[in-house]
Amino acid sequence: MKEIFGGGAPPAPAALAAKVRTLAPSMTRSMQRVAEAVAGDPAGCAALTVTGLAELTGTSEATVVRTARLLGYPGYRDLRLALAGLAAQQQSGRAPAVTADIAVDDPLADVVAKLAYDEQQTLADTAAGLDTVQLGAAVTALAAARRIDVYGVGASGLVAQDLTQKLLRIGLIAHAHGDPHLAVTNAVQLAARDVAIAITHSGSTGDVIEPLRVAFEHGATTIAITGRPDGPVSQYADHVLTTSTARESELRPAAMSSRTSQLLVVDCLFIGVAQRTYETAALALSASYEALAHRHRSGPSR
Amino acid sequence: MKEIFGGGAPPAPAALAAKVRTLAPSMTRSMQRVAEAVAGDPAGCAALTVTGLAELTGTSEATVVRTARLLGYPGYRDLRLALAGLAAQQQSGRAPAVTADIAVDDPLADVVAKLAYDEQQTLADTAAGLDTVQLGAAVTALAAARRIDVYGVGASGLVAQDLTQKLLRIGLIAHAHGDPHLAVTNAVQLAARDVAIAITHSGSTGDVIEPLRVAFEHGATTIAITGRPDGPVSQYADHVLTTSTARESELRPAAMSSRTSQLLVVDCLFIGVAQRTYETAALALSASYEALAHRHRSGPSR
DNA sequence: AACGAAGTGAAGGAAATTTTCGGTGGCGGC
DNA sequence: GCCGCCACCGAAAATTTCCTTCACTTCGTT
Repeated sequence: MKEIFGGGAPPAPAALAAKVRTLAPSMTRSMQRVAEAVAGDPAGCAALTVTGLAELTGTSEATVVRTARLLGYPGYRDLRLALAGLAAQQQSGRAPAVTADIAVDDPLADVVAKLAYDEQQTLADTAAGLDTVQLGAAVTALAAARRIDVYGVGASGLVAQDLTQKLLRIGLIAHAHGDPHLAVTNAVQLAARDVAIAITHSGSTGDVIEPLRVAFEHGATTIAITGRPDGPVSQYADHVLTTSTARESELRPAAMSSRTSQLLVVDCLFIGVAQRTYETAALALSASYEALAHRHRSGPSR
Repeated sequence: MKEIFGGGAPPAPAALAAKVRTLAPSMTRSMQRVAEAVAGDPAGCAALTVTGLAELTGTSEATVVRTARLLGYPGYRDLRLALAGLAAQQQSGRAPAVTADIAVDDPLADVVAKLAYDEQQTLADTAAGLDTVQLGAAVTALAAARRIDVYGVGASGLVAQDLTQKLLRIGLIAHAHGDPHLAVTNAVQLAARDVAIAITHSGSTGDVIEPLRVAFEHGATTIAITGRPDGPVSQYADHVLTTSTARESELRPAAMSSRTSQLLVVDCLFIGVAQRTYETAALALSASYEALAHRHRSGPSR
């Protein structure tokens, strides 16, 4: 048996449709039917066995195999693999189509895809817009802080707690304040070596600005994490870290992407501090891990 | 007893790497070897037969087939097809530049880039691995719920609060319970039309499983959001939503990516419910927005 | 130390793929 | 008009690949 097509030609990955067209004239009728089916619906054909494809095209198994050979594959098995690859490729190529807003009647699969995509976008934006100089200054202040107070209400309050939890785990003294009154009361205690952090997307949340102002006036180092660096909060902030202001829609409130953005900033702060205080941080981290181990059921461990 | 794994879950196309990571902990040694080979070199493995892969990994054909089954495919043949697809996708999409771990001496700019990249990856994995059937069922239960209780401790506790905040904003009755004792006490009150949600990365956090069990036994619809769908928590869950299990490093604790993953799932739940209850949800959302407006200073509001 | 459960691979059985081979129909020559 | 050649095709055998069953090993348990 001699090679019909290019000598040692490797099986075609994506150039399959083209190959079908090229070779079609030299094919017999039944082979053309098979080739047509294959080129028309790669994904569907990839799911079929030789017998299945033979029946679908009204031909025999032998013909299917012959077609596969003609297309340059050792046999049907390999054609099928190439087909699966092709299907996957055009599948992923179609993906970026879901950039649109989330609609009320979107199927859940679309919701998942769009949300994930949006949040990925938010992360990219945030990373791109983050001022590493300001970040570095903030990290330095935190690493040397005697005490750290974090202010945030609503959704930002959770971010504040997240930061606090993490800082505590590496041995720093941090508090998250959700209650504005208590926050102010505590802010009065802060002094030169302390750090106060305000987290607010709008940059104009009074409940958060007030304690920051007090801390600022008492000489603490103040940091603002906000989506509006030109907002009132920056007035009392030594360092401003900007979160991305993402598009929101009716169904997708701004809180969602601002939260993602804020968390990334907070994570960066944390990692930065952990780097600076590596000796103690690593120790504290493993210690807290050990302490929690017994709280887990013995489940299927492995 | 109900399905532990995604019931009608269609075989994963690109979610394979994520699935391997998710399921790896629950695998036996030899299966892990197979999974590792598969995840490490999709293209190469796609070229091998069962026997070939078995020899390569030093195991038996039976083990290879078992692994394929565990990953959600009917048999090795289908895993092989998916592998070919994955290889084709990887081929077209170029490998990213910064895949390395975060090191102690990384400059801050790198930290930001790596963190953002990792979280993006986590989002993609989570979206790919999320079972939309389970998600849909969970959404349906939530939309019709009389009362919703959410359990979570530690970092997952914040996610629980986030979900609760959002559900409250669209007019649902939701509570987040951090205290295990109070959680159990309240779980007793739950009945048929109520929903209980447990959030735990490890899937074996006793403090969270216990209230879920109580809720389950009192007839409430139970949902588990976990990175270990085979963990003890799934025992008492009507619906299991899987979060991605990402690589962690010394500096970057698992809590970080699991939080990102959990938040995406929670957001999907929220949007899903908001869609179903659009009439009331939209109203409630704008109402809560209005109510908050006066808490913002009049700052430079462009 | 004995028991049991889970993990593993070898061998046999099922299903797929590939090859072989005989039948059919078209086409030109006698 | 009949015959023979040849390309085309498919049924069934041959082979490879895949799946299932079962017995053996290993590890943890009581």
